[in-house]
Amino acid sequence: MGTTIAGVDGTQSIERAIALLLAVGRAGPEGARPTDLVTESGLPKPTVRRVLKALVRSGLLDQDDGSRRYHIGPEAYVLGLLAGARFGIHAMSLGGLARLSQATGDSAFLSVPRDTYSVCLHREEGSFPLRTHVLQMGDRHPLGVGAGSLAILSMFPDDEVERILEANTAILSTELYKSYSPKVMRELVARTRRDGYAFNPGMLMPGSWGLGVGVRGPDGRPAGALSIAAIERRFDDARAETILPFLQEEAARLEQRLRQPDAEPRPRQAKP
Amino acid sequence: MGTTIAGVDGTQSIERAIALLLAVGRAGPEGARPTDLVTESGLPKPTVRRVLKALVRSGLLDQDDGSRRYHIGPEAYVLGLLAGARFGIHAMSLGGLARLSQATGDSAFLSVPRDTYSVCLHREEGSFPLRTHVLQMGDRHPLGVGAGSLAILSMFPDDEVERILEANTAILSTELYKSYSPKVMRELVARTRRDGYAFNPGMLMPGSWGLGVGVRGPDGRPAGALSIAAIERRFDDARAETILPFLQEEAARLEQRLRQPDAEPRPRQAKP
DNA sequence: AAGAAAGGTCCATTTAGTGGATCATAAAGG
DNA sequence: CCTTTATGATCCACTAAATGGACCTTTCTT
Repeated sequence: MGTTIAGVDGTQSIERAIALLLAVGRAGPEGARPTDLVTESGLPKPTVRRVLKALVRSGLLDQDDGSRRYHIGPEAYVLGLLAGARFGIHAMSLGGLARLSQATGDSAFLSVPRDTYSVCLHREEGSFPLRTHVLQMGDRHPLGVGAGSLAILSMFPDDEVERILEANTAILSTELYKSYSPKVMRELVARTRRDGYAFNPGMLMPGSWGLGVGVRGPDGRPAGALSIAAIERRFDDARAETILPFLQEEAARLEQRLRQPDAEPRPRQAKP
Repeated sequence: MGTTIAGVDGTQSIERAIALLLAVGRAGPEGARPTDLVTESGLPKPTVRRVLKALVRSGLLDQDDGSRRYHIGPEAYVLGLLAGARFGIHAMSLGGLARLSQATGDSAFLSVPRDTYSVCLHREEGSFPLRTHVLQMGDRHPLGVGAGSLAILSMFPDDEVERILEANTAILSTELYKSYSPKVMRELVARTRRDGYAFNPGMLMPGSWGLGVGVRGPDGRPAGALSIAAIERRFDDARAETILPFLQEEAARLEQRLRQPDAEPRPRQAKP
């Protein structure tokens, strides 16, 4: 068995299965067609089908009888609900996000770190009619890309930042992230730390600007970030100065709430 | 390769992975220890470890550095969030569940069918201090077991009911479900259809009684059930008659809401 | 400090998973 | 209505991927 080259461990099929599962998730509510998944994964058709069938059997995916499209299944939904307990930050941030979008009229976001990425857990729509739709719930970008993501990256100690940037070199040299050279990224982190907030002047998508503030968990580690995004024209200096205090207040409040465990966890686990 | 005997298809490792993933989910917020998972799955240690490692790498699980316990990971959470779109019934039922538990003082539940089971998606706590904790979020029982579950089963046409009961024969002959012989189950279904509601006089757990009403989706298929559970002493005839109209009203209202699609789905999927 | 139990690793064996080839069915086109 | 084309579904001989018995390491227990 060629353990020496590439292949991480004896888990090829599992990794393929998970990749397909997440691909279906990313496809959104419309679901994913078998062919698209074949193309996207680069795997042979029978393999994809076999794996998807197993996922459907387990309930993690659903297959529409008519359209043959795959959707996320009930089992995945329940799993997410159960995970909710461990992601209290999401529930706890909802009030703050509502207040933020209310007060500013712009969309407000909660992002959390996941490995070397940041994931958008929530998007609270603002009232202003011209909106940026660059960041949607579930979207992920390498840490540092976007206001919230940059705010999170900047909370890590230097050695971790380097490790993260290194791990992301391949992805960051993609066309999509061309504005983010390692050098630029390090400057952004330095500036973010100095200012106490992250600023994204349309680096990912010209015209879509953002402002973010990091939130630490009770353990002092980066737990996430609150951010606000809007089109460029709404972001003059005066406005940024108006928004910032709100963001910082909500971030502080969220950090506070994370410190109080609250809610009784229910007992489980029994042995025969 | 022994395709002839048992083994469904070439997906052994994937099925093991999913089984372990769900096992960790079931373990709840405290997480699951490696040894417990080895015991529970009956698989050899190295196999369990290899699989779990792959799940952690993917982010579907987390492993606590200190305790070595496994927890549901952020990726699973996000997947659940994305699935939320397809489980609008959950969001749509929250108001009704709150009103139900408010009005009756008892705990109110939303259950949905999943294959031959019913899964509890939500538990809205009531105010009355003596409560039954037989049904928790995420819990699953064979269709027919419990008030909500029985209400769902009764909405299926006869041939499907038979198919479901047959598929569940093995599980239903377990000690836990000993009150539910196929004969009893068919009687329960008949009665539920006649009365228009499901009644569970402590059949699963003596003293824990329940009342359930089914909800159909826009396609006419069973979409779920609302139910109320309380300890036996709170369930005299008069009380049941008080509660029922509430349940039926909320079930009707939910059915109504399910008929209106609302909310614009966002566009996705692009090809090169 | 010895013993027990849980976590972690190694690697020869073989079965589970692979994927090229092929068939079936559903849309698109004449 | 009958091709053509695209997509979905299936078969099965081959072998690399996954397996798991044996063994090592760390962390509690006594």
